[in-house]
Amino acid sequence: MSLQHALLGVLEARPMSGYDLVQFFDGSSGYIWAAPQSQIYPTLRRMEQAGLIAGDDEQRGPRLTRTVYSVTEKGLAELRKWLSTPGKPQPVRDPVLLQALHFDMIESEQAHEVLEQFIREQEAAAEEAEGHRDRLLRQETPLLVERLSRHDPTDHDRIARLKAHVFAGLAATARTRAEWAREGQRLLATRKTPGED
Amino acid sequence: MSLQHALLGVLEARPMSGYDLVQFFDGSSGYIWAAPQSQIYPTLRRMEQAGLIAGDDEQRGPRLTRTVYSVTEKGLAELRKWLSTPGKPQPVRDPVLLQALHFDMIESEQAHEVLEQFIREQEAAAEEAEGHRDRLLRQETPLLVERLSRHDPTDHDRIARLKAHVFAGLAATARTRAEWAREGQRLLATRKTPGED
DNA sequence: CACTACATGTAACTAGTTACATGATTCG
DNA sequence: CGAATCATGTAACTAGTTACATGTAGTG
Repeated sequence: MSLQHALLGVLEARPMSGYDLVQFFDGSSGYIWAAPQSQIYPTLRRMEQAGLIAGDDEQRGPRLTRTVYSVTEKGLAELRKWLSTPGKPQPVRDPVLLQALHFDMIESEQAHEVLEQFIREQEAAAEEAEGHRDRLLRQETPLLVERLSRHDPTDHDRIARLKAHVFAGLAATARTRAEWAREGQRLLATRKTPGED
Repeated sequence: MSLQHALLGVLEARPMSGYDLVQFFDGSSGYIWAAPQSQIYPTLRRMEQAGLIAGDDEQRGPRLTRTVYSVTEKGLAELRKWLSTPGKPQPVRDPVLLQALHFDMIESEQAHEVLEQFIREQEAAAEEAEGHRDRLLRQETPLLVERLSRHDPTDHDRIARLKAHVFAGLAATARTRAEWAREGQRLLATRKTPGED
């Protein structure tokens, strides 16, 4: 369900083809929401049928066309409605936590290594998110610029700060999880009861 | 795939029936991993077929039987192997972040309310996780007690602390997210560029 | 006898993953 | 002309969700 809202969200900034959207959601740009190409095309067609978006066929060369989708009034209303609806708490399903729950069953060296890799991932994710946050604050990202072009300049800072805050949150969560994993590594190092250092 | 490992993990502490496992994963106890009843029974049968667990039929009254599953050698090996394998980074797909990304499109009062509910959920989740962490540290939870009964007493503290740490992580993440949402509420309150207070 | 807990299932669906398939256009 | 990029699809699968269905056993 949310993929539709994610698509509406970016199309609201700028009409795009399925291919453009694939770059956005499938590639490394897939911050916040990720989706493979095979999911995007059928979803776009379903959304067009539902009247949330409208496709406009453009000629690119003699026999190649691309369909550029834009958000309809109905789509905009649906997006606004969804944005205003508190989401129900989704069930926790985190593989790393599940692994950590049973780290007493394996050698602590192996558990340490699993956490080590996790830490690297989380730190990398945090840095990427912080980079994106900064680019948003400096209003350097193409999509944001396009979005802002249709707003009163006095609103630009507030909009940029709101978007940036989402990436700050992504970064903060990743840092928290990395720190948790490091604490886990320290715990793994303690053996038996007396070695309390 | 991970549901199987979650099931192996609790069955390793104590053999259980499908019904028992449903209480564990479907009810409020479904910390760390949640799964509905309709997913658990078929999964158990597939796992038995795969030789990861073995079912033992017990009579409960004249015409009611229950099947108690226990982890086989093969299941234990599979669990240990999975525990030692670093998991690939899973795509981020967080509805609240997706909503927050477009909070500039709705009234800030409504966005504030969405965050308010999110904060309440996260704080509640944090408190529940912290409660469970403390019960684990005091070695009060039934399953942990059962698990520890098959371990050298000198290991008990370390095992309990490792398990508790997972719930500490759950709590820490929830607190971080709640704090992020509160910061978001503050940002929403700022209007236009000059009102920087 | 009614209610709760025990115990196990199935059907239909949505979302997401992995892999394959095809052709057009542009650029060096 | 070959490679990269543009552009759009399909098939087969796994995981997870929602809802329904059925009967037994214990307790007040």
